[in-house]
Amino acid sequence: MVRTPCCKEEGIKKGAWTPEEDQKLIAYLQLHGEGGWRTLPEKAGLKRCGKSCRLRWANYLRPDIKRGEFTPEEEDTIIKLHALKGNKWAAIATCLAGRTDNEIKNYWNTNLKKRLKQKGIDPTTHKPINSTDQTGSEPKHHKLGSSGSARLLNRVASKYSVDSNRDLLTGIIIGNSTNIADVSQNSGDVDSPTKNSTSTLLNQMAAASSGFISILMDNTSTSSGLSDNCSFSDGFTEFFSNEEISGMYTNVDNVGLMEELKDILSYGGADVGDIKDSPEVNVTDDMDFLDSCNKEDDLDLEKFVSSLDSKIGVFV
DNA sequence: AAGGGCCTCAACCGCTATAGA
DNA sequence: CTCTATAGCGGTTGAGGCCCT
Repeated sequence: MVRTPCCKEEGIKKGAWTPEEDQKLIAYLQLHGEGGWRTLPEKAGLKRCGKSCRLRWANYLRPDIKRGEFTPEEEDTIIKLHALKGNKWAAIATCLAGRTDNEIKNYWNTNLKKRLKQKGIDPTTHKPINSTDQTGSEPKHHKLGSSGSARLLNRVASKYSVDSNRDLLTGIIIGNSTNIADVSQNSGDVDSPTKNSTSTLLNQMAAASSGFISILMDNTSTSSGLSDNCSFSDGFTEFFSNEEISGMYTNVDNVGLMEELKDILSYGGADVGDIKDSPEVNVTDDMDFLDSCNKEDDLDLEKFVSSLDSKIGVFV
């Protein structure tokens, strides 16, 4: 390997860390806390560059790191999140307590990627390897089944601080730890002054998504006006009978569902078969309406959502 | 037992984002 | 606005362990 070293100083050690070096680093960080990585090696008596120290700590020595085998639940979460986020290892790691981005990346490359291939699924696209590109172009008319309505949800999301709302959607979809109120409150970098009303709209739109991204608004007293426990799974039973839910699990595997949701999030591809029969509504005009909206049009959007709700017969 | 190939994963590299002067 | 330092990210590498012949 011929690459210029990240640390130009002479006498900088590279390669595997010794237990003695680990101890020095741990002792220093326990005393002084994290930060100041540039000057840390000298102060801690280590012949390493600051970057190397930071990585050693972040990926291996940090006390909250969970070691050992990945559980089936963790594997499932990684696959779902990868379908949504791609190779955003740091983002995926935030949803797996105690796991580092490096560890997840390695596990993906050495285990999960192969396993998906063996199942005949392309690990990059999460689509069946032999599946053909049906049309290569976006259909002219969207059908408002579960996917169509969810696409509308994404349109709204895309108009308002895309990244934070993708996190929001991910929270809805994963439905384990992230809740909407938290995402809404924590997305401090959102520059839109309409953050809360946007979230409300997203909840309405989500509820309109034939229940597949359904939200329980069971606690409107939270500061954001949203539920503390909004999740994909929680809202399920509000919209479907046990028989219907059973049917869905029979017909739709997790990977397929995530693929559908990935499509939604990227607006891409042809419609995957609708998960639940619902009145087919041509929403081309609705899409155009959304496209014509600007960020200040919350009021009109709310009217739009109401009309959408009445079209498909779902009320929030 | 030897050695060659394969696999895993800690560590590194280059790049980008961000903060502060 | 520009420059510099620092932090963080994703891609890649290679040492070392394991397995097979």
